[in-house]
Amino acid sequence: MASKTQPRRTPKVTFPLPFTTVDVVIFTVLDEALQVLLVQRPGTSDDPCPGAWALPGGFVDVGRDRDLEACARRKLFEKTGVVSPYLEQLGSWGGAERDPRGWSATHVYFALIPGQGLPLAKGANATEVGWFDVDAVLRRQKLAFDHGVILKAAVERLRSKVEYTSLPAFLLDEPFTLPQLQKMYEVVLDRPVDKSGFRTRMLSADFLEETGYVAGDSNRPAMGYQLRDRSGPVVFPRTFSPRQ
Amino acid sequence: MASKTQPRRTPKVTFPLPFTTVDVVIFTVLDEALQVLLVQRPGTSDDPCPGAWALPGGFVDVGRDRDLEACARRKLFEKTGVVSPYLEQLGSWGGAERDPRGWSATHVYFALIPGQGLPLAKGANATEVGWFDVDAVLRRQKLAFDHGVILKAAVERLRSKVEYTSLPAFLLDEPFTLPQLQKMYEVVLDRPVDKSGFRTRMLSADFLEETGYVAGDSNRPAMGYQLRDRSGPVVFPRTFSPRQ
DNA sequence: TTAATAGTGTCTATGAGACAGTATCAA
DNA sequence: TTGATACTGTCTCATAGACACTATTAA
Repeated sequence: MASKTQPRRTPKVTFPLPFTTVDVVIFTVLDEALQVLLVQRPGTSDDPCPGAWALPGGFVDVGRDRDLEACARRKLFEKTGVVSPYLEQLGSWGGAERDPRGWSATHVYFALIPGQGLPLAKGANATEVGWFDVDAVLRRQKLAFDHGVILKAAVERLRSKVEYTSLPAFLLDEPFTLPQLQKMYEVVLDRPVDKSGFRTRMLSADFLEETGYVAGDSNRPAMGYQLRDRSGPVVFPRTFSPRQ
Repeated sequence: MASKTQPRRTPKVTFPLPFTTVDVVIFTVLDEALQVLLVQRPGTSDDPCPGAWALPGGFVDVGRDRDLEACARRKLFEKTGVVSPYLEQLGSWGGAERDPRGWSATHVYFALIPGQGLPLAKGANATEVGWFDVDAVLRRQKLAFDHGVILKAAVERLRSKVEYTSLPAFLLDEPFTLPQLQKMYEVVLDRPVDKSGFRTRMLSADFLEETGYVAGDSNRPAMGYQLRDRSGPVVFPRTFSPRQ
């Protein structure tokens, strides 16, 4: 359909175009808490929201990014060095008022990565970068642009999907143990989960492969598992829901 | 955050901007079949995909559309005259190759509207407009741009959400009866649903209000219902799933 | 009275949730 | 041997699914 011999931008377009950006909500679990990666915007420039913390992201580079997801992967790699995380489109936010520079629309992705000693990288346009406790940010922090709204939507999507999918497995390095996986569920859902029911649920969903016993977080070793298919989570037929 | 006194477009932006469009996947049920609204692209112009059928949509008008959803509502109203349907963001598709005019990103919404004698309106840029059987389109029709892929994603999202939400209620005019609602489920899911289980499920979810008996599709009148809250569907704790 | 559909009752199997118990490791 | 945690067994209860049944209307 596309003809590459044409110029990328036809000169007859005279109407104003919105800005197009991509932002990434990167989650991990550190110190038994759900954390999100934020970057600080430069404080001494004419950029909007100077000094404020923001989700990593920026303008689409029509020369480098072949599509939106590639753009998101690029931004994620630039900040974390992670190559193949769980990445899912969250939605898009666009309007006249969200960026003082003009009508803009951002395409937002959310990513899950294991929370280990990742070397975080400052970007050209970010003075600082770091992990922040999600609930603390939602409660107190005022983020740049409408990123507070976006983060809230991302957390809601994550918590809601964790109720009925195997998403938390993407927060762990392989191999992981069932108690470790259970801990991820409990951290994200912020409530205890029954061990027995959890185990039968996970094992009967048939998305895990045994990799042999590994030293877990206790004296007794536990069975290690890896994902049968890393392309996406498994959907359970029911939600986790404690009997009331 | 936005300062309205600044010019809408700062002149210092020198890098190329992608095109920004909004498309709407409008579903209804007609003749006991799930249908989607398509428009035909003009055949005698230098527009891309001349004569092909496409989802209704087009460029964001930064002067008229205050945000993406408003843009979607405008396009939906222009085609159908419907003011307040169920409208949900589906996702966005963007890349260098999807539109021959250059790098473009589209924000896609999907809408559910009752399938009655709606007067469809041709737009300025559409030679023809009409309802099409969804499965027939997915099987045979080749749509403009990547609209085939987008329609497939929309249908998957709809069918999947219908398994565990009250979405099909938005395909009916109020008041509707439980047998009518059940029919909507059966049409979208393309399988029969047990009457007794369906009734208890709907009534125990507590999202319906009785409006008194109405003449249904049979001799015996049935209780009419309306939605307690039209802002969104109710989520059931389990999916519909026939025992195997 | 009949046909047709609205609506109800009842049985059963599944499986989640709760929790107590057993197994296996390091120290 | 002890403590800690991995893992299993079992009981109960909610409820979905299946299907037969009754109720109420128009013709």
